[in-house]
Amino acid sequence: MAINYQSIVSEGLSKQIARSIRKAILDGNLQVDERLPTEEELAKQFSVSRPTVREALKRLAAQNLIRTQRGPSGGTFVNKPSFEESVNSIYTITTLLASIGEFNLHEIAEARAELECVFSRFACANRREDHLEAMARELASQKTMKLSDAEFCRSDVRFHQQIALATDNAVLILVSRAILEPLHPSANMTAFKYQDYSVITRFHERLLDCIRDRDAACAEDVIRSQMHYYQETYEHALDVKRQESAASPF
Amino acid sequence: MAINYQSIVSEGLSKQIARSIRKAILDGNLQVDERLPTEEELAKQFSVSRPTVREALKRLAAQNLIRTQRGPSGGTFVNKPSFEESVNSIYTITTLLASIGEFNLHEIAEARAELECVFSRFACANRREDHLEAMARELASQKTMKLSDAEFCRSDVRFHQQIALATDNAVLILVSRAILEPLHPSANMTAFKYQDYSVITRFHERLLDCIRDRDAACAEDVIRSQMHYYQETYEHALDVKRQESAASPF
DNA sequence: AATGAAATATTTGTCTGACAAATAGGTTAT
DNA sequence: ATAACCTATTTGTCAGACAAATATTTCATT
Repeated sequence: MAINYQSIVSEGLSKQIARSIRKAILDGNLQVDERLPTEEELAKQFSVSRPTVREALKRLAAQNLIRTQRGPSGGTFVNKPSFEESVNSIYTITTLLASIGEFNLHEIAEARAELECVFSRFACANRREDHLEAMARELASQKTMKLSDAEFCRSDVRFHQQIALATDNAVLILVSRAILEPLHPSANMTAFKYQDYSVITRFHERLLDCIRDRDAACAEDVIRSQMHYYQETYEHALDVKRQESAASPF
Repeated sequence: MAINYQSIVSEGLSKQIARSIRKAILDGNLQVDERLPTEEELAKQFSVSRPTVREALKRLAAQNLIRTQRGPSGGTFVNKPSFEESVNSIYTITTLLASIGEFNLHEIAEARAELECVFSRFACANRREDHLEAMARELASQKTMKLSDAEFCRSDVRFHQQIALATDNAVLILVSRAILEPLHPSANMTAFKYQDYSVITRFHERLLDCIRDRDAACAEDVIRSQMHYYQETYEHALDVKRQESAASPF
């Protein structure tokens, strides 16, 4: 029996067209800010109707590959990828993965511990005054102000973000902001009840001093201690959860 | 003067609807595999036409948030995020960022050196026999077979991917496959002419031995040497490029 | 009664044609 | 010369229709 008559044409026209245009962009056949043909012309070229072309374009717009503008001299243009937009997209994907439990707390803590050590080493080498100032600001608000759990967590995230920025390395910044950051909340949500903010603030204080002094070894020590503390609170939280579910199985 | 009369309603209906449904999914108001109302019902609920609803749905489909199926008992369903799909999406984004020169070679090499060290430490601790076998297979093909530049590069990528897999840590695997991997080609494209594959293969050989023996310190040494070698070839390639452009400015 | 084929209903996929809205450029009147 | 208006172009939205896929039901045959 001959199978696969036409290699599954049933992929949806709009999807095929989206793939075709995406390939053209990714292969560089379409330059940044280059204008695509009008929707009507595209429809004619692909021998489909305008709504179908539009669905294809909306797919690409959802990935920030194109933008559209109305009016004469309007049309569809190839987007220049922006770092911020990209961070956002990846952040969303990572958040989604975390929400379905793709990562367990142990993995997260372990990975964070090692990666943040790397960040802190780079930060010691490349930090500038403005990084130190930003970190000091967060630290001050953590120390003196009475922050809510959510506020403290956000300030915590910003503090660590500054360390990533201080590495002055775009790859590491991407890893930190797009992969590691979205994992904080899901981890903290489990354990925030058992965390002592004054302990964490003390870690931040010591860490800032190390980075200011460009003492990478010391920074690494502090990070490991902090992550160890996190891991303890996670395990404590999990223990409590286990006991609760054992006590009341329904 | 009062400004911002209606906070820019001109965001496009389909975009607003997409945002609304996306929020419902991300907030967990819609469970995985849950079926959304039919397109007609959605159109009625949002008071728009069906094509507009469809454009919104295509936006979400482009982000793998939903899938559609025809027929009765068909409809639009919330997708379970898959690790593989997510890796792919992030890979594409990173590739795009690299293509516009968001990362320079120095950054890439530096970040890779440190992160791969972390990977190799975890790999030493957690590697299984199947990881070693897969790495040995790649090594064998690199040693004995006459591979083209592109083939060697792919085998190189697979070798390092196995190290990431051997970490047995989903966060690290994500970082390696979705962020670091797409940076290999753009880096190698510049320098492959000046790389000696037998040197690289020798690095792989030593690395595999270290990981087999669970000797993390040794693995780290090898990685640093290898990345140092890469960095040298990059700089050589850049030097040549500079000289060329100086010799013929047009 | 069991099985298989045909009819049916439902839902997404696509098409056609139209109008609305934004916007750049040209035209006209002051 | 300037300001207001008109016009053309392009995306955004709408309405209604038919095509295609597919699960369910019905009916005929064995």
